[in-house]
Amino acid sequence: MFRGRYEHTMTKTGRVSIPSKFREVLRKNNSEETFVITNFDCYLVAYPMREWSELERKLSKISLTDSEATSSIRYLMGNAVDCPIDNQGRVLIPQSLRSYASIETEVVLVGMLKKIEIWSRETWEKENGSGAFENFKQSREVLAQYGL
Amino acid sequence: MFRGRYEHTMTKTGRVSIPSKFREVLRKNNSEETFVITNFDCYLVAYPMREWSELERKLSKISLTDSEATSSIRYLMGNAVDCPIDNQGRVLIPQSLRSYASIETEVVLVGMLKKIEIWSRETWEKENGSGAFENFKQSREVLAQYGL
DNA sequence: ATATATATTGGCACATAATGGCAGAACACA
DNA sequence: TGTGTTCTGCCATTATGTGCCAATATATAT
Repeated sequence: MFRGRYEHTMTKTGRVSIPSKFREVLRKNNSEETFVITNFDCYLVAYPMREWSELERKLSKISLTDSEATSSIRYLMGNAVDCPIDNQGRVLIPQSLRSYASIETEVVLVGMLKKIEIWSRETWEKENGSGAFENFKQSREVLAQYGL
Repeated sequence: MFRGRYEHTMTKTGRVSIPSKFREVLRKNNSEETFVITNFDCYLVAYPMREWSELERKLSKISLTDSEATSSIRYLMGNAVDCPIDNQGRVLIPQSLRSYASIETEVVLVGMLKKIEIWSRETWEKENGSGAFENFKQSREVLAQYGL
Protein backbone atom coordinates (compact mmCIF):
# COMPACT_ATOMS: atom_id res chain seq x y z
CA MET A 1 0.00 0.00 0.00
CA PHE A 2 1.16 3.49 -0.77
CA ARG A 3 1.42 5.93 2.13
CA GLY A 4 3.13 9.18 2.98
CA ARG A 5 3.42 12.58 1.40
CA TYR A 6 6.34 13.88 -0.64
CA GLU A 7 7.10 17.25 -2.15
CA HIS A 8 9.06 17.02 -5.35
CA THR A 9 9.93 19.38 -8.13
CA MET A 10 9.16 18.79 -11.76
CA THR A 11 11.77 19.42 -14.43
CA LYS A 12 11.13 21.83 -17.28
CA THR A 13 10.41 18.84 -19.48
CA GLY A 14 7.65 17.60 -17.19
CA ARG A 15 9.39 14.76 -15.41
CA VAL A 16 8.66 13.99 -11.76
CA SER A 17 10.55 11.62 -9.50
CA ILE A 18 8.43 8.89 -7.97
CA PRO A 19 9.40 8.63 -4.29
CA SER A 20 11.55 5.58 -3.78
CA LYS A 21 9.16 4.27 -1.14
CA PHE A 22 6.48 4.14 -3.78
CA ARG A 23 8.74 2.35 -6.22
CA GLU A 24 9.56 -0.10 -3.50
CA VAL A 25 5.85 -0.88 -3.17
CA LEU A 26 5.70 -1.67 -6.86
CA ARG A 27 8.70 -3.95 -6.63
CA LYS A 28 7.29 -5.82 -3.66
CA ASN A 29 4.05 -6.42 -5.54
CA ASN A 30 5.93 -7.57 -8.62
CA SER A 31 4.12 -4.80 -10.38
CA GLU A 32 5.31 -3.41 -13.64
CA GLU A 33 7.25 -0.14 -13.24
CA THR A 34 4.50 1.81 -14.93
CA PHE A 35 1.69 3.98 -13.69
CA VAL A 36 -1.52 4.83 -15.47
CA ILE A 37 -2.22 8.46 -14.69
CA THR A 38 -5.59 10.11 -15.08
CA ASN A 39 -7.37 13.27 -14.05
CA PHE A 40 -9.61 13.61 -11.04
CA ASP A 41 -11.18 16.74 -9.60
CA CYS A 42 -8.32 19.22 -9.46
CA TYR A 43 -5.50 16.71 -9.18
CA LEU A 44 -4.17 13.58 -10.83
CA VAL A 45 -4.37 9.95 -9.79
CA ALA A 46 -1.79 7.32 -10.66
CA TYR A 47 -2.62 3.63 -10.57
CA PRO A 48 -0.10 0.83 -10.83
CA MET A 49 -0.48 -0.80 -14.22
CA ARG A 50 -1.64 -4.04 -12.70
CA GLU A 51 -4.65 -2.48 -10.97
CA TRP A 52 -5.58 -0.51 -14.02
CA SER A 53 -5.31 -3.47 -16.37
CA GLU A 54 -7.69 -5.36 -14.17
CA LEU A 55 -10.22 -2.57 -14.61
CA GLU A 56 -9.70 -2.59 -18.37
CA ARG A 57 -10.16 -6.30 -18.54
CA LYS A 58 -13.58 -5.94 -16.95
CA LEU A 59 -14.56 -2.95 -19.03
CA SER A 60 -13.69 -4.75 -22.23
CA LYS A 61 -16.52 -7.20 -21.61
CA ILE A 62 -19.14 -4.49 -21.89
CA SER A 63 -21.20 -4.61 -25.06
CA LEU A 64 -20.51 -1.96 -27.66
CA THR A 65 -24.22 -1.29 -27.87
CA ASP A 66 -24.41 -0.02 -24.30
CA SER A 67 -24.03 3.64 -25.14
CA GLU A 68 -24.12 4.92 -21.59
CA ALA A 69 -21.33 2.63 -20.51
CA THR A 70 -19.45 3.47 -23.68
CA SER A 71 -19.42 7.14 -22.85
CA SER A 72 -18.07 6.41 -19.38
CA ILE A 73 -15.36 4.26 -20.89
CA ARG A 74 -14.60 7.03 -23.33
CA TYR A 75 -14.10 9.49 -20.54
CA LEU A 76 -12.14 7.12 -18.37
CA MET A 77 -9.88 5.75 -21.07
CA GLY A 78 -9.54 8.99 -22.95
CA ASN A 79 -7.94 10.67 -20.00
CA ALA A 80 -5.72 7.80 -18.93
CA VAL A 81 -2.09 7.78 -19.97
CA ASP A 82 0.48 5.16 -19.22
CA CYS A 83 3.64 6.61 -17.80
CA PRO A 84 6.57 4.22 -17.49
CA ILE A 85 9.16 4.89 -14.81
CA ASP A 86 12.61 5.60 -16.26
CA ASN A 87 16.01 4.53 -14.95
CA GLN A 88 16.19 7.54 -12.64
CA GLY A 89 12.81 6.66 -11.15
CA ARG A 90 10.90 9.40 -12.91
CA VAL A 91 7.75 9.60 -14.97
CA LEU A 92 6.92 12.07 -17.69
CA ILE A 93 3.56 13.66 -17.03
CA PRO A 94 2.00 14.65 -20.34
CA GLN A 95 1.32 18.31 -20.99
CA SER A 96 -2.43 17.82 -21.03
CA LEU A 97 -2.52 16.35 -17.54
CA ARG A 98 -0.09 18.95 -16.24
CA SER A 99 -2.28 21.78 -17.32
CA TYR A 100 -5.38 19.99 -16.09
CA ALA A 101 -3.97 19.90 -12.56
CA SER A 102 -2.22 23.29 -12.85
CA ILE A 103 1.13 21.70 -12.21
CA GLU A 104 4.09 23.96 -12.97
CA THR A 105 7.07 22.85 -10.93
CA GLU A 106 6.19 22.08 -7.33
CA VAL A 107 4.38 18.81 -6.89
CA VAL A 108 2.90 16.96 -3.94
CA LEU A 109 2.69 13.17 -4.15
CA VAL A 110 0.40 11.43 -1.72
CA GLY A 111 0.22 7.72 -1.06
CA MET A 112 -3.42 6.65 -1.00
CA LEU A 113 -3.47 2.91 -0.40
CA LYS A 114 -3.74 1.36 -3.85
CA LYS A 115 -3.06 4.56 -5.75
CA ILE A 116 -1.08 7.76 -5.68
CA GLU A 117 -2.37 11.29 -5.93
CA ILE A 118 -0.40 13.99 -7.68
CA TRP A 119 -1.17 17.60 -6.79
CA SER A 120 0.28 20.94 -7.68
CA ARG A 121 1.62 22.40 -4.43
CA GLU A 122 -0.58 25.44 -4.68
CA THR A 123 -3.73 23.44 -5.07
CA TRP A 124 -2.66 21.15 -2.29
CA GLU A 125 -2.17 24.05 0.13
CA LYS A 126 -5.50 25.49 -0.78
CA GLU A 127 -7.43 22.27 -0.37
CA ASN A 128 -5.54 20.55 2.39
CA GLY A 129 -3.39 23.21 3.99
CA SER A 130 -4.78 25.16 6.89
CA GLY A 131 -8.21 23.71 7.47
CA ALA A 132 -7.04 20.13 7.18
CA PHE A 133 -7.10 19.32 10.84
CA GLU A 134 -10.51 20.87 11.30
CA ASN A 135 -11.84 18.81 8.44
CA PHE A 136 -10.26 15.73 9.84
CA LYS A 137 -11.92 16.22 13.20
CA GLN A 138 -15.27 16.83 11.61
CA SER A 139 -15.22 13.90 9.28
CA ARG A 140 -13.61 11.52 11.69
CA GLU A 141 -16.97 10.18 12.70
CA VAL A 142 -17.31 8.72 9.26
CA LEU A 143 -14.42 6.43 10.05
CA ALA A 144 -16.39 4.95 12.90
CA GLN A 145 -18.68 3.39 10.37
CA TYR A 146 -15.77 1.38 9.09
CA GLY A 147 -14.89 0.09 12.50
CA LEU A 148 -12.14 2.60 13.23
CA MET B 1 -5.30 -1.93 -24.61
CA PHE B 2 -5.58 1.45 -26.26
CA ARG B 3 -5.87 4.40 -23.93
CA GLY B 4 -5.40 8.15 -23.98
CA ARG B 5 -6.69 10.95 -26.16
CA TYR B 6 -4.74 12.70 -28.89
CA GLU B 7 -5.48 15.70 -31.08
CA HIS B 8 -3.87 15.43 -34.47
CA THR B 9 -4.24 17.25 -37.73
CA MET B 10 -5.05 15.59 -41.00
CA THR B 11 -3.11 16.48 -44.15
CA LYS B 12 -4.90 17.77 -47.20
CA THR B 13 -4.61 14.33 -48.69
CA GLY B 14 -6.49 12.75 -45.79
CA ARG B 15 -3.66 11.17 -43.87
CA VAL B 16 -3.69 11.05 -40.08
CA SER B 17 -0.83 10.08 -37.79
CA ILE B 18 -1.62 7.23 -35.46
CA PRO B 19 -0.31 8.19 -32.01
CA SER B 20 2.87 6.30 -31.30
CA LYS B 21 1.40 4.86 -28.12
CA PHE B 22 -1.26 3.20 -30.22
CA ARG B 23 1.28 1.79 -32.62
CA GLU B 24 3.20 0.49 -29.67
CA VAL B 25 0.13 -1.44 -28.57
CA LEU B 26 -0.04 -3.07 -31.99
CA ARG B 27 3.62 -4.03 -31.81
CA LYS B 28 3.27 -5.48 -28.34
CA ASN B 29 0.35 -7.62 -29.48
CA ASN B 30 2.25 -8.76 -32.56
CA SER B 31 -0.63 -7.27 -34.44
CA GLU B 32 -0.45 -6.41 -38.07
CA GLU B 33 0.15 -2.69 -38.72
CA THR B 34 -3.27 -2.26 -40.24
CA PHE B 35 -6.55 -0.93 -38.96
CA VAL B 36 -10.00 -1.69 -40.24
CA ILE B 37 -11.92 1.55 -40.06
CA THR B 38 -15.67 1.89 -40.27
CA ASN B 39 -18.36 4.36 -39.39
CA PHE B 40 -20.31 4.40 -36.16
CA ASP B 41 -22.71 7.02 -34.88
CA CYS B 42 -21.09 10.33 -35.73
CA TYR B 43 -17.50 9.14 -35.54
CA LEU B 44 -15.27 6.39 -36.87
CA VAL B 45 -13.95 3.30 -35.17
CA ALA B 46 -10.69 1.58 -36.03
CA TYR B 47 -10.01 -2.02 -35.10
CA PRO B 48 -6.70 -3.82 -35.31
CA MET B 49 -7.03 -6.45 -37.99
CA ARG B 50 -7.08 -9.26 -35.50
CA GLU B 51 -9.90 -7.75 -33.44
CA TRP B 52 -11.86 -7.10 -36.56
CA SER B 53 -11.57 -10.70 -37.62
CA GLU B 54 -12.89 -11.69 -34.24
CA LEU B 55 -15.87 -9.42 -34.78
CA GLU B 56 -16.48 -10.95 -38.20
CA ARG B 57 -16.33 -14.40 -36.71
CA LYS B 58 -19.12 -13.49 -34.31
CA LEU B 59 -21.18 -11.83 -37.00
CA SER B 60 -20.91 -14.82 -39.27
CA LYS B 61 -22.83 -16.89 -36.75
CA ILE B 62 -25.91 -14.76 -37.12
CA SER B 63 -28.68 -16.39 -39.09
CA LEU B 64 -29.45 -15.13 -42.57
CA THR B 65 -33.09 -15.03 -41.67
CA ASP B 66 -32.57 -12.46 -38.96
CA SER B 67 -33.16 -9.52 -41.22
CA GLU B 68 -32.69 -6.88 -38.58
CA ALA B 69 -29.27 -8.19 -37.66
CA THR B 70 -28.43 -8.61 -41.30
CA SER B 71 -29.00 -4.96 -42.00
CA SER B 72 -26.74 -3.99 -39.10
CA ILE B 73 -24.06 -6.24 -40.50
CA ARG B 74 -24.50 -4.73 -43.93
CA TYR B 75 -23.99 -1.31 -42.42
CA LEU B 76 -20.86 -2.26 -40.52
CA MET B 77 -19.25 -4.35 -43.23
CA GLY B 78 -20.27 -2.16 -46.12
CA ASN B 79 -18.30 0.76 -44.84
CA ALA B 80 -15.31 -1.08 -43.46
CA VAL B 81 -12.01 -0.25 -45.10
CA ASP B 82 -8.64 -1.61 -44.23
CA CYS B 83 -6.10 1.13 -43.75
CA PRO B 84 -2.47 0.07 -43.52
CA ILE B 85 -0.10 2.23 -41.50
CA ASP B 86 2.66 3.73 -43.63
CA ASN B 87 6.31 4.27 -42.75
CA GLN B 88 5.57 7.59 -41.09
CA GLY B 89 2.95 5.96 -38.89
CA ARG B 90 -0.02 7.38 -40.77
CA VAL B 91 -3.21 5.99 -42.23
CA LEU B 92 -5.15 7.33 -45.16
CA ILE B 93 -8.78 7.79 -44.23
CA PRO B 94 -10.92 7.39 -47.34
CA GLN B 95 -12.98 10.35 -48.48
CA SER B 96 -16.27 8.60 -47.80
CA LEU B 97 -15.44 8.00 -44.15
CA ARG B 98 -14.03 11.50 -43.76
CA SER B 99 -17.21 13.09 -44.93
CA TYR B 100 -19.29 10.68 -42.91
CA ALA B 101 -17.63 11.86 -39.72
CA SER B 102 -17.32 15.49 -40.88
CA ILE B 103 -13.57 15.34 -40.58
CA GLU B 104 -11.78 18.25 -42.22
CA THR B 105 -8.44 18.75 -40.55
CA GLU B 106 -8.62 18.55 -36.78
CA VAL B 107 -9.02 15.06 -35.48
CA VAL B 108 -9.39 13.53 -32.03
CA LEU B 109 -8.18 9.97 -31.55
CA VAL B 110 -9.37 8.14 -28.46
CA GLY B 111 -8.07 4.87 -27.12
CA MET B 112 -11.06 2.64 -26.30
CA LEU B 113 -9.59 -0.61 -24.97
CA LYS B 114 -9.50 -2.92 -28.00
CA LYS B 115 -10.33 -0.28 -30.55
CA ILE B 116 -9.77 3.35 -31.41
CA GLU B 117 -12.30 6.05 -32.05
CA ILE B 118 -11.67 8.81 -34.57
CA TRP B 119 -13.67 12.03 -34.20
CA SER B 120 -13.66 15.36 -35.89
CA ARG B 121 -12.70 17.90 -33.26
CA GLU B 122 -15.89 19.83 -33.67
CA THR B 123 -18.07 16.81 -33.16
CA TRP B 124 -15.96 15.76 -30.23
CA GLU B 125 -16.43 19.11 -28.51
CA LYS B 126 -20.13 19.03 -29.13
CA GLU B 127 -20.65 15.51 -27.86
CA ASN B 128 -18.06 15.25 -25.14
CA GLY B 129 -17.17 18.81 -24.30
CA SER B 130 -20.04 20.15 -22.27
CA GLY B 131 -21.28 16.86 -20.87
CA ALA B 132 -17.85 16.14 -19.48
CA PHE B 133 -18.92 16.59 -15.91
CA GLU B 134 -21.68 14.04 -16.26
CA ASN B 135 -19.22 11.61 -17.74
CA PHE B 136 -16.81 12.40 -14.97
CA LYS B 137 -19.33 11.53 -12.31
CA GLN B 138 -20.30 8.36 -14.11
CA SER B 139 -16.74 7.26 -14.58
CA ARG B 140 -16.01 7.89 -10.93
CA GLU B 141 -18.79 5.50 -10.08
CA VAL B 142 -17.28 2.96 -12.41
CA LEU B 143 -13.95 3.28 -10.65
CA ALA B 144 -15.57 2.99 -7.25
CA GLN B 145 -17.40 -0.09 -8.41
CA TYR B 146 -14.08 -1.76 -9.09
CA GLY B 147 -12.54 -0.59 -5.84
CA LEU B 148 -10.18 1.89 -7.44
C1' DA C 1 33.64 10.40 12.21
C1' DT C 2 34.33 8.85 7.79
C1' DA C 3 33.24 6.37 3.90
C1' DT C 4 29.77 4.36 0.95
C1' DA C 5 25.37 3.93 -0.96
C1' DT C 6 20.95 5.79 -2.44
C1' DA C 7 17.59 9.50 -3.76
C1' DT C 8 16.43 13.53 -6.12
C1' DT C 9 17.22 16.76 -9.59
C1' DG C 10 19.41 19.42 -13.40
C1' DG C 11 21.36 19.52 -17.88
C1' DC C 12 22.66 17.96 -22.32
C1' DA C 13 22.59 15.31 -26.51
C1' DC C 14 20.26 12.27 -29.23
C1' DA C 15 16.08 9.71 -30.82
C1' DT C 16 11.50 9.73 -32.05
C1' DA C 17 6.93 11.84 -33.12
C1' DA C 18 4.01 14.62 -35.78
C1' DT C 19 3.15 16.89 -39.91
C1' DG C 20 3.84 19.57 -44.20
C1' DG C 21 5.38 19.30 -48.92
C1' DC C 22 6.55 17.30 -53.20
C1' DA C 23 7.13 14.07 -57.00
C1' DG C 24 6.17 9.97 -59.18
C1' DA C 25 2.84 5.85 -59.41
C1' DA C 26 -1.46 4.06 -59.84
C1' DC C 27 -5.97 4.66 -61.13
C1' DA C 28 -10.33 6.03 -63.35
C1' DC C 29 -12.58 7.98 -67.08
C1' DA C 30 -13.37 9.84 -71.18
C1' DT D 1 -4.19 6.92 -75.39
C1' DG D 2 -4.40 11.15 -72.87
C1' DT D 3 -5.75 13.69 -68.79
C1' DG D 4 -6.97 14.59 -64.50
C1' DT D 5 -7.40 12.90 -59.70
C1' DT D 6 -6.14 10.35 -55.93
C1' DC D 7 -2.63 7.52 -53.62
C1' DT D 8 1.87 6.60 -51.84
C1' DG D 9 6.62 6.90 -50.66
C1' DC D 10 10.04 9.81 -49.20
C1' DC D 11 12.43 13.87 -47.40
C1' DA D 12 12.57 17.96 -44.28
C1' DT D 13 11.27 20.43 -40.23
C1' DT D 14 9.92 21.22 -35.70
C1' DA D 15 8.75 19.99 -31.24
C1' DT D 16 8.83 16.79 -27.83
C1' DG D 17 10.36 12.63 -25.50
C1' DT D 18 14.13 9.79 -23.69
C1' DG D 19 18.53 8.11 -22.03
C1' DC D 20 22.37 9.16 -19.73
C1' DC D 21 25.77 11.52 -16.90
C1' DA D 22 26.75 14.39 -13.15
C1' DA D 23 25.91 17.25 -8.91
C1' DT D 24 23.96 17.49 -4.64
C1' DA D 25 21.71 16.00 -0.65
C1' DT D 26 20.35 12.51 2.41
C1' DA D 27 20.63 8.14 4.47
C1' DT D 28 23.24 4.00 5.86
C1' DA D 29 27.10 1.39 7.08
C1' DT D 30 31.87 0.70 8.81
